[in-house]
Amino acid sequence: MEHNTRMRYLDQKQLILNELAEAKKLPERLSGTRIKSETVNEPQTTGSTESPGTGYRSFRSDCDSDVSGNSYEKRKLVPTWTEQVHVCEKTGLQGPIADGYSWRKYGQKDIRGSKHPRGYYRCAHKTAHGCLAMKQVQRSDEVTSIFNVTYRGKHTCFQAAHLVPNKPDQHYAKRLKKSQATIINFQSGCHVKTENSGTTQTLLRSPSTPIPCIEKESNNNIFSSMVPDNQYSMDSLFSCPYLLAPATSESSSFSPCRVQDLKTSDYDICEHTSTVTSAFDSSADVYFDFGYFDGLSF
DNA sequence: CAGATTTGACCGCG
DNA sequence: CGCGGTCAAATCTG
Repeated sequence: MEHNTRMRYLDQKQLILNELAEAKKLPERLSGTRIKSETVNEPQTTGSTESPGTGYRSFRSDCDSDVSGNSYEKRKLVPTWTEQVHVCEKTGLQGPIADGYSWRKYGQKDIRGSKHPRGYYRCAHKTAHGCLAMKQVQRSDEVTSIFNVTYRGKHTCFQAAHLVPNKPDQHYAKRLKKSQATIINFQSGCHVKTENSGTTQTLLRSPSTPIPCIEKESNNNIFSSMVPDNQYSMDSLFSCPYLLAPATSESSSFSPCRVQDLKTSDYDICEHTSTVTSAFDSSADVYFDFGYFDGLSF
């Protein structure tokens, strides 16, 4: 794609995403996998959403020089909101739900009364940029295909300033390509349920374009390491041309290939991601039905 | 070997 | 004292 074309492309995309973000009051960038912005807890704080020093600091830390007073109270003041991410049970798609940011897992905890453990993530650039954004990911007990993602704090790292086109972290992209990433070729089964129309449409993608998807066995740990937490997971499912068509009952067919086989550049993948995402109504629910692949559920 | 994840231990709140 | 949240050493991965 030529530079000028790309720039127009990005500007247009930025515009659309801004509108969608405003419409949904999403505090952060939109992701095609986000199906619902459930709650937004914006405490009555000092006005600014967050600044270094107001975010959570370790209880145990003895060097909270910039956090005077009760750190726990401070933590409660950090903006918190929850999103629900729907992932088809059959997909077995593992790891932190894609939202365009790079996260680093720092803990996992079994929660009393919950069937599934809760994964704790913080911004991967916490050390380098002091970004205090964190999130918690927990699978819903009632609907196992739904993940409750609780965000705490906003990104103050460079990612926040480059949400779109949101070029993926090169390091993670490199890692992913070396990982056991697998591309599944789903010609059908990607459903977009729009709340407004109440109808279900099936996304048909170009048969020639493979879809990157993550495959990682991790002892049933749904919150395991699967990095990057960006377009390469769920968002990447949008990273190819689609055609909107009425839902059909076609059976899914899969033809796995390695991620290295991808001809589309990382950058283009991201662009497709946001573009396709923004093509839908802001209130659209997105579902994926991948079926099974080679004995492993996706 | 560097960086990421795992997991048991620890901490503070309620 | 139980629980949620975090730390950090051990382990894993590329």
